[in-house]
Amino acid sequence: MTEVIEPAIETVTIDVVLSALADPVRLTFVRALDAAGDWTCGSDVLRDTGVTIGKSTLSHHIKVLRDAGLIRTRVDGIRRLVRLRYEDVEQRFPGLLTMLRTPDSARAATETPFEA
Amino acid sequence: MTEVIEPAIETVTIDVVLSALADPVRLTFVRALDAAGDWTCGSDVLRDTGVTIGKSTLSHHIKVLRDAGLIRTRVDGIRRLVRLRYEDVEQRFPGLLTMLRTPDSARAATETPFEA
DNA sequence: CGAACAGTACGACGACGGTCGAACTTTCAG
DNA sequence: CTGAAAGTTCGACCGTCGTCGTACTGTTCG
Repeated sequence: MTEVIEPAIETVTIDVVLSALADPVRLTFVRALDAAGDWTCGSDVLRDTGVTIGKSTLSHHIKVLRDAGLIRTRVDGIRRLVRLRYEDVEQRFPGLLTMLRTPDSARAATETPFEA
Repeated sequence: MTEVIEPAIETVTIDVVLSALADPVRLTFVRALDAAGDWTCGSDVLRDTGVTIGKSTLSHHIKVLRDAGLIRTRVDGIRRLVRLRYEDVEQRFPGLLTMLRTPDSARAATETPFEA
């Protein structure tokens, strides 16, 4: 087996997606996966974000995101690679991924014009 | 005073919006407000949804939604009217409101002819 | 085979957040 | 001015969920 079960995109509800994305760690993770753009080792992606959590916790978050239809998991030998379900998510919830790419654009309005 | 302070739409982050919409009661409330389409008494809107919670809890939820930039509150004599910030939300997060209008379209896929 | 590694499954713990009730504020009606 | 009605604020309770550690599964390589 080289694939892990995931829900069909039509069966995914916005309720579940919102709950999945409400957690700051998962949101950071999704953004990192979005920036990565391709199959990546989940542990590596998380490490690059600076977030430090146990591997069991990471496994939990990945499962939540997968059950929410946001990511896909592929088995590659001894490790698992993850990837955003770009096309599926965009088809089911157009504009969602674009929203997530505007994380703190609010600072541009609240803070001073010149950055350090 | 006939208006209640609310954040400028540019200062609203998707993080806060996601947290606000992650709660089932608030999500139901937003959908009801969306269907209402105009200034409405919050208590009435909630009552019509069938959700029964205390008025202090409702007040709390309204505050969360208002701080998230999703709704606007107007004082009308002895009571407060609420309304979705359609234009602002659509401008800042295009497609978000449309997503919320697809609540359980998943049933169309799950309730297949060959159900257990 | 068996050791090492990557990830999952399972409880258990702790904090955040939704809920409520009571007291307080504000507004309108007599 | 007094009373009632609608909301807010505050404090407390408690269930949910994120977190961790340990044990377990499965895979690769000596």
